[in-house]
Amino acid sequence: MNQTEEKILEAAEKVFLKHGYDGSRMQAIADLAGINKAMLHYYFRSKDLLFERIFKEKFSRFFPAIEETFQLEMHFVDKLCIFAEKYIDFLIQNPYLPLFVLNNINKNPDFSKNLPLNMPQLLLQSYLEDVEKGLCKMHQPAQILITVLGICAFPFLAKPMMTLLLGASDEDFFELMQQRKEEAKKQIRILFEV
Amino acid sequence: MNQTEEKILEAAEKVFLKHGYDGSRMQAIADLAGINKAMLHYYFRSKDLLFERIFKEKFSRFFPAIEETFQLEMHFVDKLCIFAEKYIDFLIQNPYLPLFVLNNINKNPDFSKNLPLNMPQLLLQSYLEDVEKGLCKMHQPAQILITVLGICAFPFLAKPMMTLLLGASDEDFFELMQQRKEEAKKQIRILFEV
DNA sequence: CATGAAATTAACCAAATGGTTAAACTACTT
DNA sequence: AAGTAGTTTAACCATTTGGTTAATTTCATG
Repeated sequence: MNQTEEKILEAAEKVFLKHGYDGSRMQAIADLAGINKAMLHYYFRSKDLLFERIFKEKFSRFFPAIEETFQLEMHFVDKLCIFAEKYIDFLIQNPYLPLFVLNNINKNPDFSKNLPLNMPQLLLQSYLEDVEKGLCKMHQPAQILITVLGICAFPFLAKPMMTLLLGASDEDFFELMQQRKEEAKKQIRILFEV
Repeated sequence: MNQTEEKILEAAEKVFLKHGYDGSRMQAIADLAGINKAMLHYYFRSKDLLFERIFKEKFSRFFPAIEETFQLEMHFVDKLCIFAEKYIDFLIQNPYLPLFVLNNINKNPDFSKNLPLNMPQLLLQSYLEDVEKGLCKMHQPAQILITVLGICAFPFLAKPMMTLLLGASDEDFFELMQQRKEEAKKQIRILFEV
């Protein structure tokens, strides 16, 4: 890919993730990329299209490589644990992502509706198999989904609030998230293992 | 309070909650309030001040009337359960609030830092009492806070995503949240009760 | 009714912002 | 060297937007 295009995408990602669509300025993206503002339009035509490009990529990453995990030969609860650990690790690298993605699904649900998404089926299927075999407690699948995603993603959505509430620094927070991986697995086992 | 002022505040609340600070237009607020745009400045001077007025009120409500609950004579876990039920009920009435508040803490942490906030102390105190008496499992207080708030608030932060993932309607979602109250209490007991 | 303060409006303003354009520069081909 | 297509830039444009102003309306009070 073109070097300029690459620089633009990097800059756009940073700016959009930090300030959201409405809070982002094309000039700010150009400045960060170290190029003329007209280049943005030359390569991506409009703010909307540039944003769409970034959002689609982020959206797809927010529902993480769950396929691999859920295709393993393994108990449902073990899959959940592996998922949780991987996912929290991923979010430690991408702490802004959840708030960014949720904001934009919220802002433009119709657009998001057309993006590919096969997470729930995989999870549901694995769950049903194990619940039949008596390996897993009965729950409403929707509640499982909410609970597991919440255990992993909520701390990152609430990061600024948590540092506020706890008087914690950024380092403290990331330390807490390292510990959260064990906490998450423990909670998942307690809640769902039979 | 002045009737016009009231109308402005109502309109501003709706617009800001839905579109955020950057996405909101003073003209949109004036239109919704059915008044001239200049009135907004007459009563509130600037967009910043009007927003601040709304945000402060919402911020204070996001950390809900926890004082009353936590001053009851009761086991820690029972307090958590009562809190969860009350809080989810409150969020059912105010589903947009969590995303709004978190966004703006994130955007302007320094401002939020100066707002009053005594939730963690109350919770911590009650927790320590019970853990000493052996009535409650050992946990890191920060993890308890994250977990309990997440159980309650995450579904609302993720509302648009959840309706997307589950193919659910708004009614379906609110039905799910009604059930969430029981689910939350069950989870809290399993996780924290000894 | 007259008066003066408060409330309200239409018109206006300056800055910011997404986007365009025409010229200039670069690099490759013949 | 000349031509050409792609790339980059400075200057510009139209619209939007937060905010102001001066004039008008409302309304309670003497």
